[in-house]
Amino acid sequence: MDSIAHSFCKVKVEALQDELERSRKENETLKVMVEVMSGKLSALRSNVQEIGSNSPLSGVSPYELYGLNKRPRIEIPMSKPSQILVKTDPKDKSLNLKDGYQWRKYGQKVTKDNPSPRAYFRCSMAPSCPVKKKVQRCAEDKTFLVATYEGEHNHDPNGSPGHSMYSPDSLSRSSRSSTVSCPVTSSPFQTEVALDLTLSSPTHDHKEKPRQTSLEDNISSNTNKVEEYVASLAKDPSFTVALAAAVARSLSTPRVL
DNA sequence: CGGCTTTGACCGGCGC
DNA sequence: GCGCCGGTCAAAGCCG
Repeated sequence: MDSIAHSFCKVKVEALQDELERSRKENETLKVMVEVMSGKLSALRSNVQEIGSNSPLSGVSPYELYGLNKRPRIEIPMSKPSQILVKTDPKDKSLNLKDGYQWRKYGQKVTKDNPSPRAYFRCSMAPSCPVKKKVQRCAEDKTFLVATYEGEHNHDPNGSPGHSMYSPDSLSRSSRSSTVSCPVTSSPFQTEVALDLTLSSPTHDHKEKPRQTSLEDNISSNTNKVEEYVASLAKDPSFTVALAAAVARSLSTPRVL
């Protein structure tokens, strides 16, 4: 009888040891994942400081600025349409966002979720260039314009070669918009981080808080979000394999921070 | 006069 | 089928 109980306990202990070992391995993997995310957040933090002290931007595309697309560690294709956020003077009623290309406005509409009107633009080279964009003020923070681009230009800005969409030239030509633009991609982290840089929670009072403080708050809250997200994924047994593959990929490529 | 913006009308998708 | 909503059309007006 004792021997039966003993073997039962032994099996139980072995199972628990296996479970413990598996949890330990998962924890190590998660630790690496969180470290990678922290690195990305540090890069964001330093870029935000750089923008604050070194504005307007000089010759750096927002994608490069945030280190998001040089070498994606987890390969998720860039979403189409893509969005950028541009800080502007809130008193400026114009939704004409100077990005180096010429646009023709073909409509304006007040949408349900945002009291600010949404403007619809087509590339002036249409129909040969099928690119469209929508521009609308951010509902939570009217100092930001949200521009949604659909399609890709098949020509250079202003018809001249060598201009990037976010070239210093195109930015300086804009009298009202310059300070911050950040891309929103299909990655869940990138999307949340990018959005939260400008779309803070409604509980924040923008009128009394300096912009920089608000950004810092959001970065801090994003750190928590990343950790919560990783923790929630870890509860999914099928995630371990996918996570290991993603971490392996991320470690096999140079850090872009 | 040509190119652009404005703005009300119209259309199609979607949910109920 | 109906109403809502986002997206587009197109006529009218504006401007250089």
